[in-house]
Amino acid sequence: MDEGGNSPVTPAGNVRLKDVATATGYSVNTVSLALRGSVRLPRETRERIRKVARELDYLPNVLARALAGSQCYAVGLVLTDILNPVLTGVAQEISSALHVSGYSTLFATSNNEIEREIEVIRAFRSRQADGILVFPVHHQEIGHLVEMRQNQFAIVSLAPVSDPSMDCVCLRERKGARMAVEHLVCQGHRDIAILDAASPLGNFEKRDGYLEALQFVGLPVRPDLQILVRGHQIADGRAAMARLRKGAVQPTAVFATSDPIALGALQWCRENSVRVPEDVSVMGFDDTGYSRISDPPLSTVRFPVQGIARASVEHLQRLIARCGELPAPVRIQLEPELIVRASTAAAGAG
Amino acid sequence: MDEGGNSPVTPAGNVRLKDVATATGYSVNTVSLALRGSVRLPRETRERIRKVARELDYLPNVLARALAGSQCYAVGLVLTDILNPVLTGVAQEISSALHVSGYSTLFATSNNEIEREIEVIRAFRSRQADGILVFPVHHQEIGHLVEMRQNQFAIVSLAPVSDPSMDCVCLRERKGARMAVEHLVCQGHRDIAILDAASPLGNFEKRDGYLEALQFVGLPVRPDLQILVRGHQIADGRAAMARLRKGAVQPTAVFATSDPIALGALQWCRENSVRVPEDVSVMGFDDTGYSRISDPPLSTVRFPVQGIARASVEHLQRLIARCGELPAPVRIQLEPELIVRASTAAAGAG
DNA sequence: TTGAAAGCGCTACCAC
DNA sequence: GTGGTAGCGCTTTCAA
Repeated sequence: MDEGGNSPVTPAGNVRLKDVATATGYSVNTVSLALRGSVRLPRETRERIRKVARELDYLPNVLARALAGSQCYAVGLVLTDILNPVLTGVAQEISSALHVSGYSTLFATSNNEIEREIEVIRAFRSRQADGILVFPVHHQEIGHLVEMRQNQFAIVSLAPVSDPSMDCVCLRERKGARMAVEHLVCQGHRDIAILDAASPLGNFEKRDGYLEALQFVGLPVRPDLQILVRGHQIADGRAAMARLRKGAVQPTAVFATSDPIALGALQWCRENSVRVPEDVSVMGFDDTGYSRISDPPLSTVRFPVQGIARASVEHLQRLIARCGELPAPVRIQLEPELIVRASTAAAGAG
Repeated sequence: MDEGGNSPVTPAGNVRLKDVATATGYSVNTVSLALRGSVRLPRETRERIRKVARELDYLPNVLARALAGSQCYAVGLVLTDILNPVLTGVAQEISSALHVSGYSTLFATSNNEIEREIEVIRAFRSRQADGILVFPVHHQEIGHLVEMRQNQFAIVSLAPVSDPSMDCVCLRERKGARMAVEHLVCQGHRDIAILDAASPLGNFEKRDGYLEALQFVGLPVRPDLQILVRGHQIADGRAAMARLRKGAVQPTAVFATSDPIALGALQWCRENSVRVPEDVSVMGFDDTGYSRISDPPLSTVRFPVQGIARASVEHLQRLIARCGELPAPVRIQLEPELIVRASTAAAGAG
């Protein structure tokens, strides 16, 4: 039985279990067991088979394995916007964590469009992903996600969603926003604006935190100080700031729902000779790398990138392991952290 | 034959071709053809089958399809570093373009580690990816990539690699670097430093462009003005600038091989009361969103994110379509564009 | 300790 | 036009 030693195997890595079998003289079955390290085989047999497999550069066909077995060892990750450094940071950590556990990451962005979100999730399911991690476009209209979860599909949201029947691992956004605004209040600010890029996307946590903070200290809520921002780019923040300053009352402090928006506001101020923080204080949200080096460095709320990534992967794997009946949904919330830098100061300090 | 109308199908989307077949009374074969829009079937049959499939919420099992057919409709994308906005921008565009063509994106980062790169590429192959797009860690040591290409695997590099037997779609980095340095030379600078985060990773294009520009105008090349930078973060640029300024000669201009490095240099200058561009001019590379709003706004070289993404996807699909013999490798190079902002000025202007 | 056979969901080939 | 049948590469019974 010395046939197959150096048979004309396809050049590419198309070596199959069967090729290893003929090369070793064992059956496909035994080879499969050996490669997966079954203890049912004598150590010697196992080693011999593995050696040959290595020499042949055998690469398992994960697709076939997934089809035959139950798992596919792939997890889908849906981002809303890949240009947001926070999201990419999370993506980085998640894909690393998954890789370590032997999982591949299927990746897609929804571009903040709900139809796209539905589409890419379908694609993931079609590809038999074992589970899905998603930053949902909307935090309220998540019927399609809830339905999957109810059908025992392992899916966890990375943002706080309203429906309690979804698992989610997220930052306490409302609390973070509240902390940011309270920080401004403590500095003596009374006219505090919000540059809100979240509400237009159906995410009201940050706005609610803003309102809560104002109401808590009895400050009036003024609609003209709430600017709705479309988009999460720096340019959007700049435009929003311009719009705010065109209004009748000039706030002494501005809370932006994300760092890029805040950086845009900073840019507008510089271009228009409005001093920060002397004339106006600016707060961001997320603490991306750039907020540390802006001029002035941005006060913000830290988004725990690594914490969210690790906890979400861990929880998702817990769900995946429970093949069949999923446990009751849980909400794992991480605490925000206030980062005070130089873009905020006491009101009237200028 | 009215069985199966509302059979107890698994709650999740586990409806199979067979289920649609029993529900319609046709064979699996016919259903498969209908769903793929075969013209061999009468329109009416096709419509009826499709309608039932839609009602049953049938989702094709892409894995099974890939196993039976030849393609798997997935492409692997390897980034070196997901925190680099240029790379994520490219990733965004690529995954969108692939999605439009019906491809899924498998995603991974090499973290600038060659072993990791090899590992994730193996994982992609194991998952039967139809092709791979890769920002290689090294631009020279790419034996593992060349070998795949020679084995007729569709793979294209998104960075200029030395070996001509690889397909690559990339920016003319050397030329871009040369343009940047020539811009400084034209402003009258003679002592021009380079903050080089590329060479330590084995990528010498930008350094070569820098040297070329100096030599072209007969300027001396001084080793003490070439700072090797480890990492691509802002903090790394800041540290590099500090190191540069500790040297004996103070350059009047600095060329950083990426924007974050340049932004770090800017930060150091601000912290140490070195005026930009009066005391020192600073050039970046890539033109990320943040370079537009830094203080001062950064002069840089534009990386054509969309162009690279589209051209690479297009070329990769060309390779994939050529199942079997791949055409001769080509190198598609995109032109750099100089972006002059306020961080560079004439030498001695201060 | 090892092997044969069935089957995962789908496509492809060849009948009818 | 439509339906068997075989087979993709693997895992999982069950036998020997």
